[in-house]
Amino acid sequence: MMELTRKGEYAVRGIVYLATQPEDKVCLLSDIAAAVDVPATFLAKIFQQFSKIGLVKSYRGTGGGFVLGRAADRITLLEVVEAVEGPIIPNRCVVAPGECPRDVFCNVHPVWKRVQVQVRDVLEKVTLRDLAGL
Amino acid sequence: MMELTRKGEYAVRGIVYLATQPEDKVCLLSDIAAAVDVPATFLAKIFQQFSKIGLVKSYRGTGGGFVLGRAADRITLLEVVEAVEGPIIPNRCVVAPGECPRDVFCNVHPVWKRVQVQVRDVLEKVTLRDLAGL
DNA sequence: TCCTAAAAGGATAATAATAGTCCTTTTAGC
DNA sequence: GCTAAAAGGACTATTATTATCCTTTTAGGA
Repeated sequence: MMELTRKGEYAVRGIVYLATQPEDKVCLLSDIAAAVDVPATFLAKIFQQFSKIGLVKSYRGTGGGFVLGRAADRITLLEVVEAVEGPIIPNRCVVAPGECPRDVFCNVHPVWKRVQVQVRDVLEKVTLRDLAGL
Repeated sequence: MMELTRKGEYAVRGIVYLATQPEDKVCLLSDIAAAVDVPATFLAKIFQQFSKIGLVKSYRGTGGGFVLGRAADRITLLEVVEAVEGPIIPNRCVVAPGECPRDVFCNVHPVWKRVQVQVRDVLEKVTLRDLAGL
């Protein structure tokens, strides 16, 4: 339960690798993929998602590639994980009040909410700089 | 991410319902299923798992059914969830040192460990009595 | 301008997990 | 023995995950 998918695992590996590189170095997807041992085609999809929300910046064409979208210490693990896995929702109930018909009489509700808060809290406090180990 | 499956959701609903019933009342699976709105055949599998590890006691034949295996305040939500979903493992790395080849140089590792501890901690502090709302 | 490099996007396929059903067997009471 | 009820096994359907491949867009350089 609560397991990160491959996609999430790959996403973290890939962007952490980027964070270990010199700030202005434009990295090829193929190089990143090789370095972190992830299928390049799959990592491409992941980085596209990153790119859309500005976690990385991409450059096309010759000399193209990827750099971090912000300084490594301003990107949290929470952002990275949620970018590819979607929001952290231990239970559908948690989404929004009223979402779940059992809402009113469901005591389990607030427990999952606490889980959500705790998990987010842990992940939010970790930045790519921490993970890059520099 | 980190979403409880239907199975887990059903499991919680089913056993919480049991906890709301008088302690010595033997409940029919079919009644529980109807009460918590879960397919009876599916709930049957879930209660079999509960039964194996003593979370519930089952009686076969006429007059048979289920009762809690222990007092409601001595069954935690963690036990219930892990019974059907397996252990709470946010990342394979967390399982055991050496499981993951990236182990040594992986800074993400201890973060997932913290997530695991936090989640377990929340779920462990909630008992079926709390959830039954008595 | 044309060629090449590289990411973006779309479609599709393979595998695995989830969710659920159905049938037979065992156990127990009447 | 008949019936009630859980246990167990086998199977199916649906959905999510984990990819792969091909085409398109963008950019740089000869």
